[in-house]
Amino acid sequence: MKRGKKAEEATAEGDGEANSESTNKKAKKSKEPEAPILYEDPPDKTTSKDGLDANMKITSWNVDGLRAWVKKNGLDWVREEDPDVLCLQETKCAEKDLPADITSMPEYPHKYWCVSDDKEGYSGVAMLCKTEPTKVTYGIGKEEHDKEGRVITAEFPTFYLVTAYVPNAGRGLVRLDYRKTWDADFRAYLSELDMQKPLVLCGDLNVAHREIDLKNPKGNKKSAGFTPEEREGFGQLLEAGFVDSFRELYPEQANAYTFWTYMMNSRSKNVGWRLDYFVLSSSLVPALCDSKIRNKAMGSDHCPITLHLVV
Amino acid sequence: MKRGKKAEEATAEGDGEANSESTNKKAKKSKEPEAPILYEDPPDKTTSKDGLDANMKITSWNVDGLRAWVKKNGLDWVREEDPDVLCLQETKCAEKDLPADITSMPEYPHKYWCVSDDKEGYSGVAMLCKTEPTKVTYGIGKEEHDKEGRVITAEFPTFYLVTAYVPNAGRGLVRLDYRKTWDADFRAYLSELDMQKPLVLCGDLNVAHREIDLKNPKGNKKSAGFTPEEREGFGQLLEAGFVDSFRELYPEQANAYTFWTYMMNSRSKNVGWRLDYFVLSSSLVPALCDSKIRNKAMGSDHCPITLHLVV
DNA sequence: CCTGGCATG
DNA sequence: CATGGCAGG
Repeated sequence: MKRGKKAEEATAEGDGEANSESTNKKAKKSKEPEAPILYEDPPDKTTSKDGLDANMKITSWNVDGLRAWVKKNGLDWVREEDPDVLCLQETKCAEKDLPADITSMPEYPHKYWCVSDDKEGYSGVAMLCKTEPTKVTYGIGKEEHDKEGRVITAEFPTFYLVTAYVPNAGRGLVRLDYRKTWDADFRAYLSELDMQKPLVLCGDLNVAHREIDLKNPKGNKKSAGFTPEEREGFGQLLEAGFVDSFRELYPEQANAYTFWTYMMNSRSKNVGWRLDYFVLSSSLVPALCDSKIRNKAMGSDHCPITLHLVV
Repeated sequence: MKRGKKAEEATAEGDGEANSESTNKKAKKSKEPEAPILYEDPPDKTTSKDGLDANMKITSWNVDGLRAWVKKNGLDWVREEDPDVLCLQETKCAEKDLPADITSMPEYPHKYWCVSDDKEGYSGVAMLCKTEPTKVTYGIGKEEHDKEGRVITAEFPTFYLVTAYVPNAGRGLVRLDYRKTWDADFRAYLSELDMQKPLVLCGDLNVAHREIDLKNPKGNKKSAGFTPEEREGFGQLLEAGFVDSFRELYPEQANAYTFWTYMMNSRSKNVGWRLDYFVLSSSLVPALCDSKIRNKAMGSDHCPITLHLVV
């Protein structure tokens, strides 16, 4: 047994380096708690540049555990928002364990679930639709990626909708190599689809593209989600003929984030990251009405995002 | 990834056999929820048979996780009860993680902690004293037993106080063999002490001695805590010159339990077990004033027990 | 059904 | 600092 006083050993990994968020470490000694710089999402615009009315509303939310999120009344927010399609990431829930509240939701008669094969309660995505897609597929067609329950693709008459939970590069970037492979393969998959029909990609892409997309770019160059490799991967996706819908509409908007670590009260200080996106085939830009960040909605360490589109 | 409907496989172990508690399985079809048979602990008697006043009050409680128990205000109950010595089992807490609420408690300036070497948050016992023992030791002097943080022995001028968390035989009795070794070695340890000075043993002895000591003796003959081997182990301890203080005073008292599984609302139905004891050297029987079961006290799946003694 | 630890984020 | 799964009870 252990007894008596014992010196505490330094932990190897800790929370130290990765995802560094604190604005005042030891350098600055400013005692002022400095007021947070918030982002007020403007009212929804529901017409396209050409004056057409949006007829497709899509919401995407990384719920960080669907069961906990349901208990925190995430579904009440969904009913209020009332999108045509709801995409969820990090459901962390086997189909048999889904809460009845969501499986029985009459607003969405067409529901699709996809979770990890190996690790229970890891990853997982879902898509809930008011109208039935003409076809639904799971994964990106590569064994090595498709075990983890990260992608659902729904085909609609005029476009594909892909929702994804992109693999996190991990503490200490232990999975950065895998992420690079993923980025390449996922990009190839999307390009393939895009040749058939324009597509909307939504979800937690686990990357902040540019410095404007997170509060502390300087301190996070070696953090998962902001490494040069991951940023480059996103850049290459855009170069392949896709558009970051939020940045398209609000090119200079800072402090607009979709994720805040639970640690260090980051959300109340708006120390966050923009990790969740609606990425569109370039040909859909004229159909784009608005790309919203619902940063008031609580229930996860991510907030939902919503797209208004003419299809 | 996993998707679509999938048949649920039968689980090998489940909650089925072990610790069978339900009074009406398929046999009885009585729909009546039948009122629970409670046990009302009589008022404390604080004089011995010879009319001497108790001057030592000892409380023992298996807290099932000290940190959770502190959050559930276990310490408020302790301050109310105000024993001279408080013995705790299943603290499940490394010394460095102890809540300040208990480490700083001024009523008990002498505190002793003992936890498992290997498995963090497993087992663990503690003793808090108003007056300083002349000597405190840990374990029972056998390597194979002393890694798990199960025993603290305090020497006082006229007696030893031993608190113990006896190893559970486990689901499917996987650890029954080990338990038999433990029982023999622990009994030898106690006999050894008893030759020096009379002793009080308290704690979770993880056995219901007789049929009267649990609600459902019939269904639990193969359950950990009520196997013939474990009951026999307790019997041999008594034969070695010790007395079960509660049973000494209340030989016929049924429905007096100190543990109720969290499952199946057992506590509200008083479907329980008497697993916690004050066992005394026979020579201390004249010093015994009362042996109480505080079954109103909440905060764990065990309730506390209290001993009044003349020392 | 609860605990505390763990991996993961 | 949250999640879910796990061993242990």
